[in-house]
Amino acid sequence: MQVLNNLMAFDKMNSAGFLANLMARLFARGLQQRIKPLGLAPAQFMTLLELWNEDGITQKELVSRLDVEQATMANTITRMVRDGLIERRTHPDDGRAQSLHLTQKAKAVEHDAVTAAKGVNQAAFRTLSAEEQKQFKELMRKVIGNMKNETRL
Amino acid sequence: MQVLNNLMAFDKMNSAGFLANLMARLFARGLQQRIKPLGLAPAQFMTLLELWNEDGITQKELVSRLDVEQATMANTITRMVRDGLIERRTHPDDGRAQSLHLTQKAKAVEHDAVTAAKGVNQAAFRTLSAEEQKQFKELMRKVIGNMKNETRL
DNA sequence: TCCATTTACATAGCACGCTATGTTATTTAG
DNA sequence: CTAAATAACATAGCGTGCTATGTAAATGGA
Repeated sequence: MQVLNNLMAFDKMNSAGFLANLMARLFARGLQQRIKPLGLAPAQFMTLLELWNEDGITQKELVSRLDVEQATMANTITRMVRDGLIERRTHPDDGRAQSLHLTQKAKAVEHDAVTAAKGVNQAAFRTLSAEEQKQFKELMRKVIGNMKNETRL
Repeated sequence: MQVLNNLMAFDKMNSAGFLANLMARLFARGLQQRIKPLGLAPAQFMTLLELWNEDGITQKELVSRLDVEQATMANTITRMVRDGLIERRTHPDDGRAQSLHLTQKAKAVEHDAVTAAKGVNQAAFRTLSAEEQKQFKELMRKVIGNMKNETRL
């Protein structure tokens, strides 16, 4: 009964942080497996979602929309250029900035990639009722809001 | 209204995968900030949780309990040895295995680290009712179960 | 007993997240 | 108009996750 050693001081299966980490890794794994045949990695897919929605936006815009650090986005963009998914063009109005444009290759995989991503979400939710699914996402948004404001406490 | 371009084909704030990833990153950030003063990184903390519960277990045991790949665990252990948190001892019954043992340094930070981790979970949940918290964790466990069995579909 | 298989761990190489810092172009103050 | 401040992006270095593969010890079957 060594499980009682510390009076159950920290049960990870009841820790939101542990569960969130494990869940996110499983989502990433599911997505990665499905889009790898398309030549995409998960962060590349998220970036493409924004560019499919609006081509030609800047790195700064992507940083804001995807909620990652600028350095993270810069590296992801470098890999996507390397893989022939996007190209950088110097911004007409600002010599510091660049506009990012989809290649034909990236445009071609949109439908399959989006279908794959929806499949992951469906697999994850397959035992949840419609009401539970809605509630779950609402709670995730609430938790995200709480942690984003954490600095202000 | 370019948001309507693709008939809202994929709204990331309504995508479980996107939300899970963002939430997990925020949890990791919160934990990292709180335990950095103790000389710990997030994965090191998770590993210590298991060793505080039962000292002297093997790498294989940690892999099973923390649900990460063996190679990931091996690297985390290497960093923890480097940082003076644990030491490897050759296993008495099996020359291939090693038992992992807490150092005094690791034992000394247990209370503060656990307190820090509980603080993160509390901050994340501060606007959720007790019932919502319980439900949220139950739903995460359900989703995790769904994705773990994904291969069998 | 001996060889093939399996098991426990290590290593290589990559994706992607972060902080910290550098570079260059734009903007703003005086 | 020039100097200082700011803004956009790049780079370095690291942690943590993964897959694929290597190595050495244990095990099992002939």
